[in-house]
Amino acid sequence: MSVTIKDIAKHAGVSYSTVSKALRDSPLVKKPTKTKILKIAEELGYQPNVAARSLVQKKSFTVGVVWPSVERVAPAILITQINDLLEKHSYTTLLSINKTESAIATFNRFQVDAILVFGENEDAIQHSTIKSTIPIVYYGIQANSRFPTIDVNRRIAIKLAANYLQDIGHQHIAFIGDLTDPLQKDKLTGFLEAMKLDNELELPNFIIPTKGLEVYDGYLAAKNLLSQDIPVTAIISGSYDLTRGILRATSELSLKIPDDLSIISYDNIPQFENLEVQLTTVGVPISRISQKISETLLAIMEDEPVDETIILDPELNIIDSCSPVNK
Amino acid sequence: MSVTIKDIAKHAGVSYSTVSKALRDSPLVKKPTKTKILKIAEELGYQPNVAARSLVQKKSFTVGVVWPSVERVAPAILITQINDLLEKHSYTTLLSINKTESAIATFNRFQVDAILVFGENEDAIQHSTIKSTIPIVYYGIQANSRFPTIDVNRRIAIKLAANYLQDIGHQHIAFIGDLTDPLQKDKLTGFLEAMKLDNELELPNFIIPTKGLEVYDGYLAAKNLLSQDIPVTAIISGSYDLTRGILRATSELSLKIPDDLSIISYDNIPQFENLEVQLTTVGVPISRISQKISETLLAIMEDEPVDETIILDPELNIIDSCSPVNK
DNA sequence: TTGTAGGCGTTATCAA
DNA sequence: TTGATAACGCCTACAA
Repeated sequence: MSVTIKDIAKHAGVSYSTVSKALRDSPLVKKPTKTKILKIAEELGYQPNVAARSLVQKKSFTVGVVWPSVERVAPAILITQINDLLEKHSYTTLLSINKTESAIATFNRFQVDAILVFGENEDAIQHSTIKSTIPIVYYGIQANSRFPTIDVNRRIAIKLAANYLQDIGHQHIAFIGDLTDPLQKDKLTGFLEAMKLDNELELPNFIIPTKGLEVYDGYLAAKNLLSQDIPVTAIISGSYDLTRGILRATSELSLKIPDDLSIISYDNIPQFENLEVQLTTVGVPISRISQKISETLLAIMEDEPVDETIILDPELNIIDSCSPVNK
Repeated sequence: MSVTIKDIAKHAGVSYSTVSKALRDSPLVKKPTKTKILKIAEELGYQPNVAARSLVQKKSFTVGVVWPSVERVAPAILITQINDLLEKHSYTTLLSINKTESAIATFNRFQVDAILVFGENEDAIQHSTIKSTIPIVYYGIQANSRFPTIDVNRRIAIKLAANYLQDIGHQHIAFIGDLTDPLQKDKLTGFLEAMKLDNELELPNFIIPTKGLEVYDGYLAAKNLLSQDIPVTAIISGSYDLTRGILRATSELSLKIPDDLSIISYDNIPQFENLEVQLTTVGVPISRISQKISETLLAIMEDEPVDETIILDPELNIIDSCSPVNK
């Protein structure tokens, strides 16, 4: 049985409503009374009961996060940052690893103040039929017109990268990515646009599909590409892990970056700084994504107006991993 | 504003206590009334308010999981299985990615029915000073005598592996693991016991410390070991990821498993079946761990007695990845 | 078989 | 500056 404000009241010899005020640091309580109450609360190990509080306040100061794919690494950094940002506004985050639909139901029963859904883990639900009294914010999927969505413009990102390479003179640019992944597919589209191509078949030698998104997949693709006799001068990589594989391949083949080969990698994470080679990257910095998500969540919880769709524009983060080419 | 039982009561033309009973499927309500109420509840999209319910029932049917390291892959499978098992008993799990101490505080405020702490992510807290009215179950750490702990006997696991290799004639057995990790250290102890050694310095060539627990660390260690002129006939690996790296190294060096080299890997996960090579493994099957954890959680929530410390014994899962050696 | 009333721990409103 | 009291949504005796 846990400690309640009534217990504290008894110990302090005051009424429990005074205790309540004291704990909320109300100016309506005298200093000495307050100090005394706080001390007793501390001694007794008092923890306010969220259930009771949210019942009367109709607020739980909690954000529910739908997280059906615990295995994924990339969003992990995001969620950590979001958690920290929300904490500063005294909100707590709670994750559910259940399927999107039942996770949302759970959070509705818990009366959290907002729900964040990571679209990257599509368990193929009709987002339009989702029932939720509680506002939802989506990341990485344009699913539901009722609720705001935050996403990254991956197409533009890769287009930016390819255009930049073209600007400094590159003509033989390869793209490495997993074309079975819809998000990666977006990136390919950007690549094709920049290269003025209609589809990937027009340039088979320079568009290298991988079997997955792991480091080793990138390694295989790069090894395959670079050991053939194709005059490639630059590579655009679809993700951080693929890039790590590509770098392993170039190092095995003793290729110097950027002298022998230019590389630009898609991604949003700061880990690139730990890589052997400093690379030019393109994408929305993860801190901006988490910032935007937190802002949106906070706004929606305070009943402030929020944009329906927020597409974050990527940036090119140029480091000397690309060298100009003279034809 | 969400739907309450009173709303349902109005629509159904009955009192709200009848609705409450109907929803809980009480035998005190007539079939037709029940059906009608259930139908209306469904239509209105009624979701019971956990806050209100747990206030009166003093139960939330929720287990809080302390999960400070979202990045880790191995425990992810565990938590998924535990979640599924608990769900069968109509419990929900909620994860917190905050630091252990504040996560426990949060769950206390939320009045969850039990807390599960994964010891693998040590953020160096004094577990003995943890204040929690709610029962805690620890996994992977023997931290606190007040609460039950479930753990795997890693030392015995590796000892089992080494002894088995010795039994089939191996004498030159190497151990690859990250010796800075306390859990890995346990494994080394088992190795040393089996090899009848006092410390790792007695056999430096056969004890290969890695810099971390990633695939690449295993790769480097194995490459380093195997390209020297050391007559090693068998390797024991400290984890799944390290093993993947080791396999990459052996494949690069065109070593055949088990003809040229025997390998036994520590771990508890079923992923091994997806590997290029079927390996002999040693550890507690992950399903047994999640089973035991769920059982313990359920027992402790029903106020049934539970053992204080539960050390699970590992098993050797012999596949033909080891071949006998004749001296 | 249904309805009424009291209470769970908290906050908020009013009265003292 | 404090204390009493009514909610919040739900469950459960007990009364009708």
